[in-house]
Amino acid sequence: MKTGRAPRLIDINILRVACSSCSLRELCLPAGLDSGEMERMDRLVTHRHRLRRGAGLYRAGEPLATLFAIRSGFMKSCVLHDDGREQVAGFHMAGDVLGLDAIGGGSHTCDTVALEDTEVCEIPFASLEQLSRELPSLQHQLHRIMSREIVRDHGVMLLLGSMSAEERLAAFLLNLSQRFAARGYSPNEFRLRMTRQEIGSYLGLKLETVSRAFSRFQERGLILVRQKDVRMLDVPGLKAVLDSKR
Amino acid sequence: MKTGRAPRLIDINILRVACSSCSLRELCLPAGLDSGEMERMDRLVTHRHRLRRGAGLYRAGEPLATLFAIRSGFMKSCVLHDDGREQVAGFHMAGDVLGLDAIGGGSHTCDTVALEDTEVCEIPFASLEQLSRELPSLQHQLHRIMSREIVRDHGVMLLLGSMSAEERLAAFLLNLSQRFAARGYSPNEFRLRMTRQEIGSYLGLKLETVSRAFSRFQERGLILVRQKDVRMLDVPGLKAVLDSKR
DNA sequence: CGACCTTTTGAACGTATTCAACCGATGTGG
DNA sequence: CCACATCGGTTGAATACGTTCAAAAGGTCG
Repeated sequence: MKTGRAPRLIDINILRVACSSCSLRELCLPAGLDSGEMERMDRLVTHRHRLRRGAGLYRAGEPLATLFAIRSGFMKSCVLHDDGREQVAGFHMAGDVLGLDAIGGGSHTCDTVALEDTEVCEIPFASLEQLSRELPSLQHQLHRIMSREIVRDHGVMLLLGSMSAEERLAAFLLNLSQRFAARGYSPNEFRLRMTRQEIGSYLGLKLETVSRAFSRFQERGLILVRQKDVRMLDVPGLKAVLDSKR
Repeated sequence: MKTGRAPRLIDINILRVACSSCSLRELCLPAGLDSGEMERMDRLVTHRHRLRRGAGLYRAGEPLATLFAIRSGFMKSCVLHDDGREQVAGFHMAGDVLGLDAIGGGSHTCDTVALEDTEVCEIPFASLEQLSRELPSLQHQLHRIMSREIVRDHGVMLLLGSMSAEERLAAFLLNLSQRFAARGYSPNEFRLRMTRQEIGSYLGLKLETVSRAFSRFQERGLILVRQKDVRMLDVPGLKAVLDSKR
């Protein structure tokens, strides 16, 4: 798990971890904290963790020790059915907080895997609960993050329950685009970190269906796809796909 | 909204609201509180609210003022797509807490409607946050409830994303059965409070498909359905439907 | 360069949807 | 209290959409 390092390097690493100097702080758990509060948060979040592409962060069943905030990179989380069926429950990028599903039962309920080299910050959960009792804005931000996760899941349920394949893919691309934009990346050009299979799993479709939908979007001039690179050519057109069926 | 009452009746009502004397307290928000803590909870939850069948509790867009705990009855919540499409996001019964989705953005993101005459307790959210800063077990229970909602939603996503119509209905019936059991009702015989249309909306199916699946389950001797009354004849058989596909 | 994985595309198939008719239960007004 | 209107549920037949199976091309990595 932990990569062995010389003591001096560890010290440097700890200094670097500070939320207060993190460019993502307004997207992440410490959003809205003042500088004094942020300093207390710094003392809580003292460890980072590097993951190679393909490496898992935690697996279903493991006890909850810390939440994780993505510092850089891209991850997926997968829920598992008893019978081995597995489904991608979400794709996660910088600023997202992972592990919230484990609070209820004390242990994780899904697997998380890095889809590219990824760095995560460890947020010890017991200490977080304690600190959030002292800092109302931290408490509120934690509540907001959990609530937004619920709202996000409701959106996915709507997508899975009542949209056609093309509508699902359009919604997926628009959502990704918007999240990249919120992090300062181009909303019009990005690289998919996941396979067609993983997109399909998330959208409740087979990989062939995803591939065909990509091709049709390209034929209609809505996007340009080459392998994992996507260029959004006609965002209003993609939005229209969502309203088409009324 | 509020039903006008004579002062004396209001007093009686307030006395009756107390969490400490509520039979659902171990299923609900105050689960795990000691008697001193429970008393403080009593002071927070001072209002109940009666809903006739068909009446709404809140609608998407309304600002969050209080969470609601179902004291008795049965409700549904519906998420709405921009274009008017609507989907049932959940069915809720005694002990369930409603309104968690509103915390993130400050206003509700779904509509909630009573499917039978229902009583809900009002939990002012700002006061709840304040009290949960003082009572670690309350804080933790709130976190647990939000987390469990996330896990539940993941389960629905799995269902919508990778199960056949029959598997979805079997999972739905088994889940209902288990929740009735947890509340002291028979897990083998219950009355559905929702229409086939609403079940279908929740499961991502059309009402005809739901109806056909019910009929096939009955033909196979798994259940007995007459209108809204269901008797579970072969629970292991229903569970087998879930594992059938592998 | 060769092995493997991902993606694309075609054709046949199957499941859920759509359209339509009918039945039964419920509730209302004469 | 019954006639009638309405709503919810069931069932059948035709259709549509996504899946499955299969083959081949393009990328990636040893």
